[in-house]
Amino acid sequence: MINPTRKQILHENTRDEIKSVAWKQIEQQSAAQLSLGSIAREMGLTTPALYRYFASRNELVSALIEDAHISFAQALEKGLSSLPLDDHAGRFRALCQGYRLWAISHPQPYSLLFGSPVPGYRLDNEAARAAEHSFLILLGVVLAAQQAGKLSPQTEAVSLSILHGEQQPGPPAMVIHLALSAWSTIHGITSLELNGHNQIILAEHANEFAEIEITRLMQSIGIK
Amino acid sequence: MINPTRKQILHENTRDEIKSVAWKQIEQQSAAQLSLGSIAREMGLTTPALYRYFASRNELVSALIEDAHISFAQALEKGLSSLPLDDHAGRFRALCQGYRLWAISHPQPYSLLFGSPVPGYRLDNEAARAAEHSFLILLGVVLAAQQAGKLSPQTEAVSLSILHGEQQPGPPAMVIHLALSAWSTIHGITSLELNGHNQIILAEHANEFAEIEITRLMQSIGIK
DNA sequence: TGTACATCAGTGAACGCGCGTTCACTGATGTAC
DNA sequence: TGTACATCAGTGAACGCGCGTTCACTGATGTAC
Repeated sequence: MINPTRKQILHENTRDEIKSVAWKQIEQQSAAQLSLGSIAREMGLTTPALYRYFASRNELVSALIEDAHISFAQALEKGLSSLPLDDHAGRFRALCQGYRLWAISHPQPYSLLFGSPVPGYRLDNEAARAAEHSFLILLGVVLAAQQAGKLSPQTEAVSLSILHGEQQPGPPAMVIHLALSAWSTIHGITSLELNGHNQIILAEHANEFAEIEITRLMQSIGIK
Repeated sequence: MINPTRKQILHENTRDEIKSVAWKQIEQQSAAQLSLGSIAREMGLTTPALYRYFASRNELVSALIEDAHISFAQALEKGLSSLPLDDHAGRFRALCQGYRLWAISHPQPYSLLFGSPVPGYRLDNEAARAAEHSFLILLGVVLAAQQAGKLSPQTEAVSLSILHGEQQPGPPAMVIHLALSAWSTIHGITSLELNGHNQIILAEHANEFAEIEITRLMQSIGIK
């Protein structure tokens, strides 16, 4: 890969095209229903041709999940980039909003990442590390706020201190706990919305609802 | 059905047995993978025999979802039954805990109800009404607290007043909003846990985490 | 510049699998006279 | 009490489908001499 030949580049391009066709189909249906046959058909190829690029369906799904994690993390970071580092509340809010917006505009990728596991698929190590990335972004924002003394949660969040022992390096347990709280909250709102479960109640007020809930969350973890 | 004959009773029993075998298999795998063949095999029948009891796979799934809704709602109500009607905070907490416990002990049924929709399945009206039931239980608890003046949310929850117009009968918009907040929150914690997404962080502290989060939620909606 | 060779993307046929569903049928059970 | 009939649970074979995967192959492309 240090000196990619012309053939290697072509190979990589086709690999990318397969993934992009796969995404196109996932957007419309669901990741569980993704089939190699329909991808090949759309590309004007026969199914076995795909085996030049992915050793199995599973490997393709792995690659897709990894890409989704990267795309998701990038979207979150982009939403933060325009905000000053000391605007902790603003950054936190932007993160929550960015999270929900990405999820809403990419419902199938989102449920691929955070929904029920795809049947028969097993997460490998590389994908697991990509999964952490988006959480680390959230963790970073909460940690920065805490270090600046801009965090005063209404509830004691000490349970996780047990988890890491007492003198563990890395973010304080409280910060981890609060970041996870935030994640849980946003995920709850988002996934109910994506699966249409709150639609009867909210109808077109989903945006307002999410906004208010983010405010409540911010009050609850006391970010300023 | 007013005067069920012996045959009709037997028919109903077999119907129940099919559903219970289906549940047994769903508990282990996933609802999307449920197959008529494996159900029949486990019952010592051939696949076409099931068509005496359900017109299609879809109808069976419908019946299962409906049953799950009923079972879920009953579990919630049972958790409330031992608590005095004026212990609003206690009832709310019990409801949240009951919600999470049912979900954890019935992971597949839970994701059948509140996860991604089963591919190819369309919710009918009867199932939709059963779905409302569990939410109405939550709504009832929040409403009772509000009427007793035991509710003082930290955030203004007025957006939904627009939804129902101004002089709409039924619970005030704020109550609906807060009930939905609670549902979102618990669902978020629960579904992250069920899909194993917070496992790396929480490990065996999931219970503690949930407990603290419920407390935070109660503080946030100000239930006393 | 031309020839021999290696590479490798893509094909087409086949395998084995499981799926939901249909259909004509058998045979036991319960009912009516 | 015994016979004729209707009911209906369950069978076994078949249909048509789509799936992932394998394999021997063709044929174009690029490389080495």
